[in-house]
Amino acid sequence: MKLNGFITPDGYTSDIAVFTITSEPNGDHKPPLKKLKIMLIKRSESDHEGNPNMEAGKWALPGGFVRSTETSLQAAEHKLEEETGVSGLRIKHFGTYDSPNRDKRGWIISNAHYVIAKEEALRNRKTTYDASDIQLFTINEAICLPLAFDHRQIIDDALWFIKKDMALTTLAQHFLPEEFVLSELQGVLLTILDDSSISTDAAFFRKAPKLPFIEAVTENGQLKKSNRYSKTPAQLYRFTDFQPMVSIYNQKLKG
Amino acid sequence: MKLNGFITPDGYTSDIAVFTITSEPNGDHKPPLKKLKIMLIKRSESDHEGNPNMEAGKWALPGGFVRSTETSLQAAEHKLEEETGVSGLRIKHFGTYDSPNRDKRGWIISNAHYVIAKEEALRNRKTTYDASDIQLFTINEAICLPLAFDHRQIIDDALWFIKKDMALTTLAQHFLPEEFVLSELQGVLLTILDDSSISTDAAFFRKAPKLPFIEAVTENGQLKKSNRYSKTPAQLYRFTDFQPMVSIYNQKLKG
DNA sequence: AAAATAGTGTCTATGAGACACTATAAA
DNA sequence: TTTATAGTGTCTCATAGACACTATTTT
Repeated sequence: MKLNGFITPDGYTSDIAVFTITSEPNGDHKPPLKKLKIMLIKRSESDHEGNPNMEAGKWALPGGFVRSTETSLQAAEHKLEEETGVSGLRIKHFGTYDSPNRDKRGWIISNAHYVIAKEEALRNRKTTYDASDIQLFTINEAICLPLAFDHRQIIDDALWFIKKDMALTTLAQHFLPEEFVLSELQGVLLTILDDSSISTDAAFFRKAPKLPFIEAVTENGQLKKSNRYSKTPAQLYRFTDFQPMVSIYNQKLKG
Repeated sequence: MKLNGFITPDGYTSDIAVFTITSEPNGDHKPPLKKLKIMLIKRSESDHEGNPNMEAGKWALPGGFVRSTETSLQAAEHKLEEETGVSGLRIKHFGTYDSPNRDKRGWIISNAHYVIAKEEALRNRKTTYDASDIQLFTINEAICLPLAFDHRQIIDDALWFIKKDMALTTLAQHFLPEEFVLSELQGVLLTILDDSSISTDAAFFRKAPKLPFIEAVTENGQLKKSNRYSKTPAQLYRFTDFQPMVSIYNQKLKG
């Protein structure tokens, strides 16, 4: 269809960068090792009609064409559910990729999203007709793989957004159980942020309980504790509804 | 064109929210009154071929269809140049609007951008065949106008992004001359941010010179001053290349 | 001299950062 | 008793915020 003499795009797609933080047990009464990972699919050799697939065999972000009855965000939601069985997560749009030559099939526009999934949610992931394999990779592994289209760029950008959001919003809560212990929060933050006030135990354990967006959990008027990662019972915390807002005009000054 | 059986969009457009801060003289040796404004166009009754225009007579963001040889960002750049004669500004993409029913003509996807223009750059703005009028409005004025399509929502979102960027990036420099006086910076910040550490003179004048991303201007080894807004000569400053990064895990704590 | 902007001096309270210390429970 | 995590005590230095004060120039 041409409107006002302008050529219309040949396709409108939605891609999703699915991140998770895996926890490897590190011995009893010790905090687990946490690593940021991204879920990628291996593109099938042929599609469900048997036609050879574009960029077959390469690894790619899950995603697909947007229907004309939905937004790209809605498409991202149901694609994610189709491909991983996961739903109900907060998907975030972070960019549009519309370079005319990014896809050899024509002028295909992609909206990129990211989402934080709990590790358990991805455990029962399944391949579909589009994907011959589906796996979690650390970021270092992912950028060494042969990636389809401009997905290398999209992953780079997604990482930048996730870092920004981890520093500026309460994004960390989506990587954590509802009630968590300070060392868990610290572990999540350190997979993405590099800051001495987080990595130094004394500083972090002193400051974190006073952050305006988390609160101690109580039960029957008692402070609720857990020793899931330590011999000493540790206080449980949860995020509050408070939305913090910071400003560069209110930060540390130069010497 | 249909690809893999999916319907393709009927149009791909690019809209631009053009912001400026106007300065009204407020008497000699006084800082001018500054106000945040947005530039809107009034949609013509008919297009350049004489056909009646959709949403005619309503106010709208400047923009238009993206060519198949360009990205929506490039489209935003040349649309802005066509409609205001302004080029070389840093345009920023902030959102995609692709709700199937946002435009009665069909499934038309819009990418939304914002840009900060200097007041002078918009002074020689001109109407085109698309626009019967083009004017600057304060935000309060703009949201009371009859606006085309979902542009009310886009303007709301743009405002939120500009506030965020003003607080978190050195965006303020695009509203200022290269060399500025502290009261000018304060005036710009106060059009968008509401913070006592900015509005309180003593606090702001003490802290601002030490911010890591601005530096005092010198000339022939002397501190360079200006009395454009005051009887007392005031120190001139400029932004440095430093990119500040703040974090909510490093902010003020609760009592 | 008066008025207006542009700062500075000084005080107090709070927080950051470093380092040593205590507390708790399992093995 | 040893060990590992989870904190706290205390010190020093830097900064935020408030308020009064000084400095510079025009009228």
